[in-house]
Amino acid sequence: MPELPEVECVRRSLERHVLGRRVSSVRVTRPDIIVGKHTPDTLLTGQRIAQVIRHGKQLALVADTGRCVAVHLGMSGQLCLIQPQDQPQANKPPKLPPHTHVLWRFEEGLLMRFTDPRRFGGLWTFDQREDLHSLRWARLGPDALLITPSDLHRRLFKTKRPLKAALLNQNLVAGLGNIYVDELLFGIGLHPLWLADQIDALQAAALVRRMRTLLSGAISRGGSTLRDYVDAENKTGTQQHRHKVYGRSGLGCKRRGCGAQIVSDQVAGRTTAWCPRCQAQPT
DNA sequence: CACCACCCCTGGACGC
DNA sequence: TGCGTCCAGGGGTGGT
Repeated sequence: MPELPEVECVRRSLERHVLGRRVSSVRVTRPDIIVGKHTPDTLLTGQRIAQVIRHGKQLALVADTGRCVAVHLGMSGQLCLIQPQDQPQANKPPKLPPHTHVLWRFEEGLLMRFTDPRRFGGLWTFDQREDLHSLRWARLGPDALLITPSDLHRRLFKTKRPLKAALLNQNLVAGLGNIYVDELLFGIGLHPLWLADQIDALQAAALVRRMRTLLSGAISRGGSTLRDYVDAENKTGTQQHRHKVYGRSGLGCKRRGCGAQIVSDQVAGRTTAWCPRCQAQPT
């Protein structure tokens, strides 16, 4: 379940190996996970990787030609590298995990695979970088690490939905998923059922502060590995050990001196966990 | 436009 | 052991 921190860890680990590298060939075994033209060209064959960028939970490989491939990992997607020394023999692909839909080969034998069992993720191809922004990323809200307090406040004020639902909406702010929204709301002591338009400027500022420390801390710990998340170098994260409410329903609140039982319920169609004592109920 | 229910899909957990 | 059932989750779509 990659959210912003996990996607950023994938981006960084990918960048370390593919930046400046030329794609020598691409093999597609499941064309239906690709949106847009998919030819060797649009999948960057013969082109060098100029940038690996991220907005919210989405990644994109930008080639020196300006073409780009946006990658959305969805629930179970992985973008993983396979080093030449880990391949049984050159020019012969090693044993690939099931549900590997696309395989890129770089010069000097490095491989990159896109694997996604549940297929909630996918790839989008664009002829130019501007198209990625105008056709796909433009509708996303500001990145959760970059949004300003006043912008968040303005955006929350425009909706009457529960805070939980508003923060999950990628068009409002991009990058938060179920885990980090629950952790964020615990962190600032607000119940998920507060209505977004009741959040004042001070609370919006607290949200932004907490969002930044939570997400950047999670990035520095390699993200949260719950089931199968790993970065492009196959490394797991450790942030899951720090979760205070997510996945802790029925357990004691970790805040010093609290110990109340964490509760959970459906909010905005998502399982939502919170501490009934630490998180102020809406009035 | 805003919001909501519903659907997509698979593997893991759990019950019998 | 093996089978069935339920559930998780992001986001797109179509209905209200």
